[in-house]
Amino acid sequence: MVETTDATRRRTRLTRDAVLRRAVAIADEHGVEALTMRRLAEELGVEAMSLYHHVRGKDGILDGALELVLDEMLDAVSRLEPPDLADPRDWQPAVRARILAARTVMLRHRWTPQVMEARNAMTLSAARHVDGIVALMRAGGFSWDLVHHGLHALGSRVHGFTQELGEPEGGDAEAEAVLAQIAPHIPHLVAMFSEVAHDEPGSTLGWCDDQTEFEFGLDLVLDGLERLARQG
Amino acid sequence: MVETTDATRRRTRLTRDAVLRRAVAIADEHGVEALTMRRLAEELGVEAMSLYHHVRGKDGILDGALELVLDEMLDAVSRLEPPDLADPRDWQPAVRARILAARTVMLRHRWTPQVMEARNAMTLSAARHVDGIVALMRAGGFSWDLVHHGLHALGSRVHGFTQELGEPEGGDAEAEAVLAQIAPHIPHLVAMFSEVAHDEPGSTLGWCDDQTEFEFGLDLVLDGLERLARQG
DNA sequence: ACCTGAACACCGTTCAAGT
DNA sequence: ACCTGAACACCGTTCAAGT
Repeated sequence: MVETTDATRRRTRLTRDAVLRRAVAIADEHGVEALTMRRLAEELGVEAMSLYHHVRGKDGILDGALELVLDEMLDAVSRLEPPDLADPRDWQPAVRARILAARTVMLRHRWTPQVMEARNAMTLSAARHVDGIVALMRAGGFSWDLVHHGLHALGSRVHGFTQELGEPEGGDAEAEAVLAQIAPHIPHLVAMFSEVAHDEPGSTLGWCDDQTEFEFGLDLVLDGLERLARQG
Repeated sequence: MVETTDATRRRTRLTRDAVLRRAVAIADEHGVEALTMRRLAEELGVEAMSLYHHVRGKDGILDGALELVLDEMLDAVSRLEPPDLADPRDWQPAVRARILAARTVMLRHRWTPQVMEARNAMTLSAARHVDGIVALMRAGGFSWDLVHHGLHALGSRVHGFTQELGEPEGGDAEAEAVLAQIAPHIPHLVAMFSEVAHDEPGSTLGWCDDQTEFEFGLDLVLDGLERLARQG
């Protein structure tokens, strides 16, 4: 207990794992842009240059932090109870459950999409997560070709997120003014926004990627794949 | 002609548009990470601080460069010949054509996904592009609710790109070694890769988002939406 | 082997000064 | 009004030096 405070941290020897865990914590709380070598070192009660003995620079830290999240993701998915797969169609709810489980982890580390896009990290955990989905698709009667296309169609959705459109954020006065100015040029969008109350409480991610919409898009893809698997 | 060379550029007064065009050119050729205030200024034959008179800092340059690309995108989409829309189903090929047109522009500026994710820029051109798609969906008999869900399901695809999974890149010796090491743990993925020759010549984007796969995913979503529009 | 201080080469940006 | 030089506060990283 006393061991974990900043002041006493210096006593315990620095380890790669401790460095990466701190990195994840900083990114979780303050965003990746706040994750600098100097700050990370300071929070660990050490000089910035000491980090280089445990990690290969800033890139190593980003990769390592991402790896930790992906490990957590695989772990969460692995805890799901194994599906029956009696019927060929059972692949679909099973894949759905895995992806939604992955998403819950992602939501605890919202910086991961940014980092995953920047560095296309291929970690063991990520590969095993995808491998499990491939296995389920095969059990569902997918051809290898359909499995391949299916993974591409899912894209980053397998990791629980989607690249969303930038929509005007509510509350910001300046953004409101900009919207009012361009409104005459986008009548259909304005009509849509006035019809659907978009500021639902279920919104979970900053860029308007809320749970409902994520599941809608996910199911659209899964349903389409199921249809193709049966017909081909 | 002589006017446009670097040496003589100093004579013509610097304009916001000239700054932004140079910024796009640098990002196109060398990536956004190469787009620094000092380099941009140097290429324009000016000091870095002069840029601040035409643009509000680095953020203003990124926003402005993105705006230029989105203008180009709207322009390309606008040049498509207007669809018939005699049959309710005609919305689908029309939307498809617009999205693929947007994609051709995106492919000329491959840094846009990165930048669009980082700063959720809502420009007039982007909004008008989406507005046109909304109009087509409505002509196709979509409820406002389905339009809304549909936009979310498409996500960044409306702008011609998708967040893809990081797949092992061929050629890299180190990456090959890593793959060989984890292969025993991902038997289904390995089987898939051995079945589908993935290194097709049609690959257009770095992160394995090639034209064929983009269109597969796009059509899966569009077909699913069409089905929902008819039944509801 | 592990940690450190000083330094280097870069950033974006501020500010007072030029014309 | 537009442009500039010097400076500031930050980066990630190298390197020689400590223990």
